[in-house]
Amino acid sequence: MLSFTEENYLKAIYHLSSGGIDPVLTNDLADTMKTKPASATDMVKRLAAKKLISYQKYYGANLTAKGKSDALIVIRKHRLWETFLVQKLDFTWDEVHEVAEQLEHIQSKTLIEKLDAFLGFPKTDPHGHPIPDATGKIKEMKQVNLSEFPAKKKCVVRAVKNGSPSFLQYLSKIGIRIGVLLNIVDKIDFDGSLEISIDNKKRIFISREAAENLLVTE
Amino acid sequence: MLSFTEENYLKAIYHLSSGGIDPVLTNDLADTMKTKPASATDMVKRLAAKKLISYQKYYGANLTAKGKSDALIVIRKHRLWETFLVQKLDFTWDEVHEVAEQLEHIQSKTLIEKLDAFLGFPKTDPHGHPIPDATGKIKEMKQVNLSEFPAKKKCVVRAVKNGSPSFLQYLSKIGIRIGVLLNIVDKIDFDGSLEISIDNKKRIFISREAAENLLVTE
DNA sequence: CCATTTTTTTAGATCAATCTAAATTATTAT
DNA sequence: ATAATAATTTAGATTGATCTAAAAAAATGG
Repeated sequence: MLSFTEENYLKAIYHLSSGGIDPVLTNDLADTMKTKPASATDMVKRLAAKKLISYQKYYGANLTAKGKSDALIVIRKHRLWETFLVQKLDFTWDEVHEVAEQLEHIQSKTLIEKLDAFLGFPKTDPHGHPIPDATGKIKEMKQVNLSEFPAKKKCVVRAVKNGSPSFLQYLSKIGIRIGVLLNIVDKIDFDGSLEISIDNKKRIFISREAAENLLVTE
Repeated sequence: MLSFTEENYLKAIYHLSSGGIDPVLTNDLADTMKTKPASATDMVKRLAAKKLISYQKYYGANLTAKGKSDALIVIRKHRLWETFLVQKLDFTWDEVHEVAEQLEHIQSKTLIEKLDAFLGFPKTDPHGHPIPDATGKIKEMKQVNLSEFPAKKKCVVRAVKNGSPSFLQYLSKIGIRIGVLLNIVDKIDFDGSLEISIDNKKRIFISREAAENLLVTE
């Protein structure tokens, strides 16, 4: 059984490796874990000893198949709990992350399968992220950054990339939610900002940075 | 903020002291915490340093007002989660304890208040135990052991004292649930066992030990 | 291409939570 | 009342997760 900390590191490695592809560097890992490089080195050694990652000094860490599915099961729990908090307890999408960070470590297969059923087997969480299945497999969705989407063409917001409370609160304020219809009216060359219409109504300017954190499909 | 372990010790002290009344002995504490007396001694020192208990060497530990309300808030969370598991996720009453032992340590006032509301502000948990309020106050119910209840007089099962899975499964098997009507038909002097009727229908013998773990009112 | 900078690892310390073994205090039974 | 027994505490070690400081390896830029 994995400790809290081991689960958190695994999750961080999963995200930093873009889903288990790229090697993850010690300092980046230390950064996301808000700890020191020395501590990250210790932990990658532990995880390597448990065969959850392969690790070469000075080169980086890669998830093994087991490590990846373990990480995805933690992510499954996180996303199911977020869904619960929003759908059942009336949390807003900017309030759920911290609590889900705790709930994701509860150890009980039964619990999570019953929770999944109670929620009606949701496919995505409140931020539009896909929920992995019980065996640790995930269906990635082919979505594109709004910043790369062509102008004058309808698209639907499917997910947010950055889930920070400040970004989510900003989106709520301007009326952007999952499922909303967008249309790029104009692209501003100067700074990459976009003039968009929301639900064919309101027109607004958003920064390049905001656009890069919105994932859309046709 | 208290650690997991500190919260668990506080809870154990609360229960062992019968709600904060009697002093709790180190060995008893070690027993319920499934640890060694030396570890219990360490912990009571820690809790005393935090003014959650008063503690005298060789004599025992007593909860302070703060310690008692902290303990009751953990118990509140435990009982609300148990209620959630049974009412919403279709757990049976013998399955919930272990998971609630984990869930009770989630740190979020908002979460627990929203959960309380979602459940409709329940007064008791699935085992009939009263749920303390958000400030750490509890309403004790005046209930009596079935073994002390007079014969040939209707009573209602209000709670179970011992919540072990094996006892709870046994009760389910014979049809005893919270709210069920009992009547003592005969008391067997030899071993203190009782012949009872359940819901004015089925007649059955139960042991003295079982009767001592059923709490009833008129 | 080598000197400087950056990144990563190693070594050694600390803290919470645990343990075992030994010492101390309290209880009990003759 | 005191010897034996039981309960409790102290002392010292261990483990996981962290840290700082120093050493080592890799990357970079004249």
